Amino acid sequence: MPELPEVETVRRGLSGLLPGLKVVGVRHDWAKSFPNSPNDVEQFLAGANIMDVRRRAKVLMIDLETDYTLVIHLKMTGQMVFVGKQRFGAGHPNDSLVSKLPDKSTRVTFEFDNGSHLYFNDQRKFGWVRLLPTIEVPNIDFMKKVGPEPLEDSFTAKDFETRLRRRSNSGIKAVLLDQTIVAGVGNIYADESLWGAMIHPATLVKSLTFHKIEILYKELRFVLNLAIEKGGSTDRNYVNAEGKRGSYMDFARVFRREGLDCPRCGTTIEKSRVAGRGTHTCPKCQKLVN
DNA sequence: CACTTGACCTGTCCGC
DNA sequence: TGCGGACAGGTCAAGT
Repeated sequence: MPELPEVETVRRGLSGLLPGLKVVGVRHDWAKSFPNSPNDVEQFLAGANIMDVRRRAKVLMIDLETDYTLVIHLKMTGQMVFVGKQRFGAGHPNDSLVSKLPDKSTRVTFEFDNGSHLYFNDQRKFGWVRLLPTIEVPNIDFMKKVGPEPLEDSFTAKDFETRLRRRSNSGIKAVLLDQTIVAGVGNIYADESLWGAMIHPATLVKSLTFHKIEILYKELRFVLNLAIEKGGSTDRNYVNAEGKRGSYMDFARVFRREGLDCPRCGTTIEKSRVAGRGTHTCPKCQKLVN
């Protein structure tokens, strides 16, 4: 379940590992994971030097010197793990979810000129890698529709309110998960920020005051920043560019904590279904008031 | 148009 | 122990 903090953590890891390397080989075992033609790969990827690694919303972009970009969406179970000539994890044997790559969930393998590899692993095959001309990346449907980055300085509480109110009649959680309203929020940080703001996830946007929205804005930015600081959340599959887990789940207040005590009031945390997703709330702190 | 549901997939967990 | 079914949850397409 890579959301903004997980993808940002992978980006930071890869940006310290990939630039300067030259791609010398690419293999994939599942066409939907990397739908480009062999001709594209041969012309624009093979032999290309890596320039930069960027992120927009939950999408990673690896820019190549050929003016092409590898655009990557990890969806739920995707991983991008770099393995140097000297195997990672030697000093951290218990910190990795991936001991030996490639493995049965490896969909795409990139080989570099110094003998290192980058593996796109994806158990459920929902994720994808696409090779596109760099100037075309902003024109793909997802990029045209996606909302602003919530951690940008220019993104204000007022902007947040304006965008949320485009969907006044929807429940706030469904709206937070809508990538066209705000970029990068998924199930974990929706639940965590709504708990922080003491808002029930099914509360209709139209029944939220600006004051409440401003609190939610602060809580959302708080949890996203904290999660980046902790290297993201490893619920099941997520690992960073070095194959290591994130530790935000140690700090989670409600997510996957059903049956445990609310850290604010001690009431037992409940799990339900809101907006079609497993949803975690404190029934005392987050009353539904529509 | 606004909103909800189903499809895409595989692995894990739970009850029988 | 084996087996079926529910569940995990990001995004797009299809349905209401």
